[in-house]
Amino acid sequence: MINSDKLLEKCSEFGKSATPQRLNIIQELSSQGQGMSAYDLLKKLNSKGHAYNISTIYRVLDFWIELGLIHKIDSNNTYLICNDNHHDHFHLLLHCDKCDQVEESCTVSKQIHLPDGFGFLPKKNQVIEVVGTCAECRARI
Amino acid sequence: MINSDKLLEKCSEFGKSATPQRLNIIQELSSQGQGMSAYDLLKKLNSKGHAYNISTIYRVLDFWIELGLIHKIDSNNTYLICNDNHHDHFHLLLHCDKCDQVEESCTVSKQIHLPDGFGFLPKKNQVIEVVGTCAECRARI
DNA sequence: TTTAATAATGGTATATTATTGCAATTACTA
DNA sequence: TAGTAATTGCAATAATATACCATTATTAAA
Repeated sequence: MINSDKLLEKCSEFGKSATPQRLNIIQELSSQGQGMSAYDLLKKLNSKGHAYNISTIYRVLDFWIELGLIHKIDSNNTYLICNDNHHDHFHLLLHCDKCDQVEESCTVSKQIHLPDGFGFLPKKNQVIEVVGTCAECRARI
Repeated sequence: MINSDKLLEKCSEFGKSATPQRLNIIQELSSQGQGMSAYDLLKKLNSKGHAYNISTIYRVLDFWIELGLIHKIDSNNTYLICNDNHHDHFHLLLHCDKCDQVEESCTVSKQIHLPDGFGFLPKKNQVIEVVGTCAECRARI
């Protein structure tokens, strides 16, 4: 579960307001601890008594992505809480295609250095998704 | 433009038939030389006199992805011809977010070795997309 | 405080991307 | 060339995402 103070801090750092929608939506995603689609989040929150609109969900997700607290996983259109406070390297997501769990590996990320091929300048703090089989699934199969 | 013999070869290698749809669709994508969405391809082909259905487009794209001749770029739902014949390393796509061009860098790919963190086994021949600014755009700006 | 300005959200329609089930057709094999 | 398997067509619909404008909430200034 993500620390509430951290959220408020981030918001004020960027000069943005910490609205109930922004806090509730990221808290819900955080409490799941795994990737959720925008519509999954909508259903979950509204089943708990909220009445959010899908456009709000997308806007709030984009908001936290901008602030670096949520990652979007492009391969399956899900969103995942970021559990890495570092911002000096890639965010490497190890996505298991057997159990669909995604692990954010700060340790592994730090070991990756993209060569500066063709004068291409990689964007900082971006998410790199690697698909494969996680240790648990390898052991199980 | 992709070599026609290569296509036939690939098909027979996998024991699949090289239907007109399969050949025309990949040839069209290849002739564009840049990422196209499934619906872009549909429009383009049908404007040239074909009458393909969108489901055929998706099925054919999946077919060539399976055979390794097309990559899907998840970040913007486009499909790109694969210009790399190697299969012993990642296919690294350098995606410029200024001009939206995607360069497949075999040279750079070979230099990347994912550490075996957490016992995670990365899938072979997968596409890794790195976003950033290409040399041309860096020079221009 | 009250007010004015700005920012965020709601509501709805619609765009975009993708899949499904089944019928029709095409391609392969014996 | 008939029989079978593979592929494609068709149409509906699911899933994902954005746009526009009205309304509400938040912030800053008076």
